[in-house]
Amino acid sequence: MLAARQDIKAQLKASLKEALFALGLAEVPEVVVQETPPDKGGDYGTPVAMSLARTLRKAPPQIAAELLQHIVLPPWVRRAFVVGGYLNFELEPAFLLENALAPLPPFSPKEGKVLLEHTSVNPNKELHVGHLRNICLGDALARILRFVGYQVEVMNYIDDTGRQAAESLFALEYFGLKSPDPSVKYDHWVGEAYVRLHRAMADSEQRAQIEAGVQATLHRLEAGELRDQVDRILRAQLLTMYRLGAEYDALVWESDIVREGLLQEAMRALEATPYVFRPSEGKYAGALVMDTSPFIPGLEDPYLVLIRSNGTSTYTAKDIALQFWKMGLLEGLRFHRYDTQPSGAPLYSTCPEGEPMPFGGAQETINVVDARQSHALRVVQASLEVRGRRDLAERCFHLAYETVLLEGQQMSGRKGITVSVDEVLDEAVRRVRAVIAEKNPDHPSPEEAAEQIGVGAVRFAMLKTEARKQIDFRYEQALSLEGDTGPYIQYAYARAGSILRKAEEMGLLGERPDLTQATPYEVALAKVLLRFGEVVQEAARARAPHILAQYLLDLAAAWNGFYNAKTPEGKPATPVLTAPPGLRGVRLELVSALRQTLRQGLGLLGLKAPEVM
RNA sequence: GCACCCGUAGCUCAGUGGAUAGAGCGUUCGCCUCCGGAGCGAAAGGCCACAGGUUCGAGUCCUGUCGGGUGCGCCA
Repeated sequence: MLAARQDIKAQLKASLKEALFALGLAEVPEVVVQETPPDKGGDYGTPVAMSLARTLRKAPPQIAAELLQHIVLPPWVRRAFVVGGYLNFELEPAFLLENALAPLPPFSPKEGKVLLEHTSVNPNKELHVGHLRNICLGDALARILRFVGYQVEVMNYIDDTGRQAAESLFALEYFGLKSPDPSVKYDHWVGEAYVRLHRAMADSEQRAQIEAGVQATLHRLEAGELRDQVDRILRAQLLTMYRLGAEYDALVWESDIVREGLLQEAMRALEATPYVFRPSEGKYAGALVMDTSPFIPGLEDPYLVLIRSNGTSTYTAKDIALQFWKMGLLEGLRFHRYDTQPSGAPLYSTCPEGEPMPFGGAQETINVVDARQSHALRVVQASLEVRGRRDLAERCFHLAYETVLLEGQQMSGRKGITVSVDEVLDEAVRRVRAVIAEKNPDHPSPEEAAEQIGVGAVRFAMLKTEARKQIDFRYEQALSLEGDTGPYIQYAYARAGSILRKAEEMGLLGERPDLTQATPYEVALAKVLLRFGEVVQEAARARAPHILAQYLLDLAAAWNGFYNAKTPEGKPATPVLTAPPGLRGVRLELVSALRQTLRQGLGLLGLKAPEVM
């Protein structure tokens, strides 16, 4: 059993702090330890001397030199030296390698539960590429948070009493569509009717009739009469979500929030506060409104309608009730087992005939919702403050992502200017299948690999960019298999696996590594590998999966660089299988550790790691 | 009008206040009698939108300006 990996930077920081203390500093500043640029010598370094120049009234190089005199370094530091104002450390290569080969110690479990909501697609139409980003972000973040020790509950909100669902269901009725086309996926089939209805609404004569029908359908939805019909659409949508690799713990239906009395209870609680009231005159006469001005300054009109003067509740009111439930201010939802997901994990759903289950009541919430809803979510957050729970308001996080353009154009679900997720995935897989047929005609399982790589390409394209940047979905870019892509990383993984399989056939796997033979090539790769733990923690802290995605590109590139390294004479510099015995052992273990890390990293982004491509 | 987000190479994007700003795509030139060329190496390509400020040090923090996106309904 190998010892667990040590945190090199943390240990260097600790040594530096001791040394600063020994210099007689009253206050020890924040110490930064970073990797050195390739041509500066050493492996890690610190600029801390520069930040002390003013307080100590000395030149940075002098401070660095004094630090060097006082510092007690771990035995694995071979050399420490001053460069300009920096103090750099050169590590024993054998130690760096040994550390990179050691397993990452497990993260300690975090207190409390995080409730993460994502997907929450209207159950009225097939998923389009705008939804893709939400699902990929939410699912990857859930995986990352779990990995670093959080207890995460993933929830998908089903807006079954919304106008969109009503329009779709009424469209079927309006156009007399009774038997679905068996060759068309059900959510697509319903979606066509929805788009057709919106075209019909352009006609003013039909519009009045349609509006009346939609209103009637809304009432039936609220009464729960059409649940089976919504359910059928939802189940078709779920197939797409599963295909993307997303899974959930619980579905929460909007109608259940209402039916189980959570909405009423939330409104009662709010009405008991001075910020929620019913004006008897003016613009909002007869409605129940919330004054958000103490919590959201600078609004022209800080009043938010919760219950309309006609007695119906707004979407935001239901959202507030949901948020109260998420954070344990309300209880009463009942659940039943709804589905078995592809991984085998059960999926639960709210349902009036169900049983109470320990969902909700989280200490922290994350809502993955597009940036256009920032104001709405700010209002929901304010409602917690209205309830006097500022502590809870501070622990709601809105993961706001910018919208996805389609080939430079704004999409529109109503007008049907979208590309469906199913279509994108099919096309991606088709392209990969063609590449496999060309490059690896003897592939043992081409269909499975094509699926993993095609879906991986799409997922990675959604994850590699920071969430708050608008992205333009372009087929050629999102489905590319070369460059900064998921398949690039998957390829690096498959290639590492291929070498290890050969090594096994040759009976080399048990070979003892001789760490003293490590060359700068191995050290360079080991250093990138060593960043993994820190990167995952940062991705979790910042709630930013792209940090991990970018790192995996770095890691795959470092591995490809190692793999292709040549001597000045143009000969392969880093053969694994034909290296001298002790060095071969080092390389085999390094490739094995690298492969393991790529697999883990891909898994955290929700990408599969194919053994053969 | 007010508020939030974004301006980094021709294009798409990385870049915890720290060393000479990095990738991919595209362009040009190389690399398979080495373990997978979905790969690698090299060249070219930058007033980090602009102007001030804070700091020993700013692409990164602050203020302003200009450009782009979005939000501010008894719609959802």
